[in-house]
Amino acid sequence: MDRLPNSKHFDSTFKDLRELELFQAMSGENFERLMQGAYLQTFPPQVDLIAEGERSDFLHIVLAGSVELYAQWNNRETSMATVRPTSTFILAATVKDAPNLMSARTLEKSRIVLIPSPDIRAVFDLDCGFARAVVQELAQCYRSVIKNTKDLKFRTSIERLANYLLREQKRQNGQAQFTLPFDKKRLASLLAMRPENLSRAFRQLQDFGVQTQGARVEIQHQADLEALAKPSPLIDDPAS
Amino acid sequence: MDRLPNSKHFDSTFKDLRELELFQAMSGENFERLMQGAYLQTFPPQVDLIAEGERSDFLHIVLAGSVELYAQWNNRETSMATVRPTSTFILAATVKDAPNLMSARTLEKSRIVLIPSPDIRAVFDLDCGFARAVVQELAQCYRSVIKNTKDLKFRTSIERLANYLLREQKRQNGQAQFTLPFDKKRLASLLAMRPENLSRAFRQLQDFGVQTQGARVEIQHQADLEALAKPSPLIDDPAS
DNA sequence: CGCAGCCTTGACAAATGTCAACAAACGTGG
DNA sequence: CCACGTTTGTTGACATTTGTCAAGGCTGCG
Repeated sequence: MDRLPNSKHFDSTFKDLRELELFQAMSGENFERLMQGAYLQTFPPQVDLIAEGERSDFLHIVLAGSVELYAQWNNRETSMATVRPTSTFILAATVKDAPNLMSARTLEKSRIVLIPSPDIRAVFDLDCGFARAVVQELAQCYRSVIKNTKDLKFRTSIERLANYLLREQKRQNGQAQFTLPFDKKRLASLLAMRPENLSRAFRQLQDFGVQTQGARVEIQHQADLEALAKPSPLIDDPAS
Repeated sequence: MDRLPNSKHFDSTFKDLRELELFQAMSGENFERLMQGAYLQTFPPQVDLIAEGERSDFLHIVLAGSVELYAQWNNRETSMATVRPTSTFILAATVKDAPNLMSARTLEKSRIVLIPSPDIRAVFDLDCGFARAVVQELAQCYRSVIKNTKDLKFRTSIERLANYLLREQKRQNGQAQFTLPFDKKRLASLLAMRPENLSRAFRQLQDFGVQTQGARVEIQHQADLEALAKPSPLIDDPAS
């Protein structure tokens, strides 16, 4: 269990957590209880946190950094999603006490809170406010995955890339220039492409006013890119 | 509102509903309240129940028959899932009071209960047992969609078909012979294929001991098909 | 009947995957 | 700081998969 933390002191992160939607409606008493069993730890990049198929011993909450959810089958691996502060992962597996459907690893140095799954389930049975908050969180996750499925089934790889760029641009305050948050290799996997195809797709997007060098992206002709991407709120709006 | 029902009498279906996991932990009083505003109606096949982008006025529960969830983008349509008795759809949109991400239509003659979304949200705020049950239901839905995403990203169309056949065989008691529950056109859409490709895929599967005529399927060499499909519990187990 | 929709088949086009080679970027240890 | 090896990214050539279009057969139904 070397991935278990040694520091149990929370200080200010305590408050950050308390302000999470997931914990806001919860009674102070129950929050205390969760925090008592919880661990806070900082992980270096590329650390495996959980593995597909394992039971989930802890609910994970990303406070800083970022975490990749990925899956494997038949000697292949695919990136499923990126988790950023401040949100949880493997919540569904935790509340169902079922095996994880995905693995998780840190992408960058990350601060992560681990709350023992039995504690979550216990408080979940006691605290209605918490139960309701879990519903909101799960509904959000569900809808995200549905949108992702529509992206996959409707769009070609170039369209997926174009829409990804538009979403990422929006997520980073909407400037014409921004930088990709991770490797192109990982991006390719996230978009269900091979790295080779991603390269070629970026090249094709030059005709639509997208310039790249390294991780730096510039959208020079917003309208052209949007005409290609045809983004839809029912697929691309993160909020929904 | 011509899709609104005229019969509000429930008789025995009342009990069926009460036995649903979603309603079991709920207080009798709150269950009554939900039922008072609820409608029960039988729809013919091919009736549109809800449309993508609309607000969800009702939580829907399929008591008999079957319902297709589908989505549209850019003049294309894709089948997302099939809902069978006894379960709900658009639960996530209902609890979030958000637009539906999918449309729904009956595949066969279907008996469906409609419960006004505001009632659901009101009782959800009152009844902890219900809130917890909603969590379980949503967690289940979430995990299903994740599995579907893995199916899409990892597998070729023939592998998807092979695994679909194995799952469908299991769902219908596991005999070597069974019948497809709907058109091949719809099946193609569900599996992210064109009808033409589905035809060809079925033909290729003959080499692996799959015989078809019309909707009738016979798996003659189970082992061969499984060797091709390489099913995984983390993708193909409906329970999980 | 005869029409309409579904299914199948063939020929072809487009998209995507694979393999190989090489260049660029990165990290590590000297 | 450099040299080195490893990884990532790019490019080209090619194979495979998937999509598209057109035609024809089959089936169910008025």
